[in-house]
Amino acid sequence: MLESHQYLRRFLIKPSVQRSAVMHFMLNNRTHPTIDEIYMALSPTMPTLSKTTVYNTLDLFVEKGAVRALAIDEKNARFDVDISAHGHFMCKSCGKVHDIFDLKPSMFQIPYTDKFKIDSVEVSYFGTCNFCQGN
Amino acid sequence: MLESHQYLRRFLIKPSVQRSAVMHFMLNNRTHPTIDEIYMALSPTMPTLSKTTVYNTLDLFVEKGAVRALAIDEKNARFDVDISAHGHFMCKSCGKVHDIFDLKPSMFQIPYTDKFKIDSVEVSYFGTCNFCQGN
DNA sequence: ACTATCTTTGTAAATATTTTAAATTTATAT
DNA sequence: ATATAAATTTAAAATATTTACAAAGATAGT
Repeated sequence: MLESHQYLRRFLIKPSVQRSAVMHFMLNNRTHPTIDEIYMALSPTMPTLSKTTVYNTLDLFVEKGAVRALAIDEKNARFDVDISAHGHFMCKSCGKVHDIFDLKPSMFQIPYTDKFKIDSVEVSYFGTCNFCQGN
Repeated sequence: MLESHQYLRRFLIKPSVQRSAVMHFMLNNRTHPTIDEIYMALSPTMPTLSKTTVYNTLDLFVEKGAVRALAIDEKNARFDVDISAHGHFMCKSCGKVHDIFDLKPSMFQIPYTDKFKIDSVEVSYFGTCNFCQGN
């Protein structure tokens, strides 16, 4: 919990009880959770927590660059504390999102274009995970 | 309209009036429209059209491989009739989605992994378009 | 302790999507 | 043609997700 406190400061985020709790969860559950998953995980030990706070908190984290919002899941917003360049895989059957680390750095280069000012890239893969494949 | 008819058949989709109208719109408005945009565009000339039909139709098109669903927009599902390998850019300010065609083919290769059965890739870029940049 | 600012909360509203069941249309077999 | 079955469309209701907002609470600086 102390760690999350320091961690937030590094991103110039004022650490409140709620923010530290959310960040603590993110740092220890690297499952690209949805708002609802975070809320469900924390509310038992933090009964007054509001879902709006979770929304606000994640918006702030994204704005400050502490987490990345993923555009891989059409249904829900998902978040990743690992802000290093890496890709994601989403299983169309179970909906779980996994990291894909072993991609070439060139995959994350910003292509040249004079039409837009590009400032981020997302590389997403879709298919079926081994578990859902009955494997 | 005839064209959309033939086009649907190529993907083994039985062409109904509604399906042809939706496909006709997709083929002539390559703006990666949302369900609502499609519905709003067609309902004036097709007053009985139901939004549920638009949902059903797009689901079918995706299933049959006639269009691709994009996960680039967290707010709404977006669809692309261009099923060739290309990337997308979304302006964080106006929300419009544009094609990025001049990417290396290697960007769309399926990486090797024994953890998942990957069957599609999505390469998405985010930033600000020239119009929103006041340029 | 006082005040201004920031944060959290709960409710309600807005938006998006899915489900369901009935109605309509289309296809098939007699 | 007509009856029947199958497929498609529709509207309404149910769910789910996200945002807006205003009140309450906490924090920091003077």
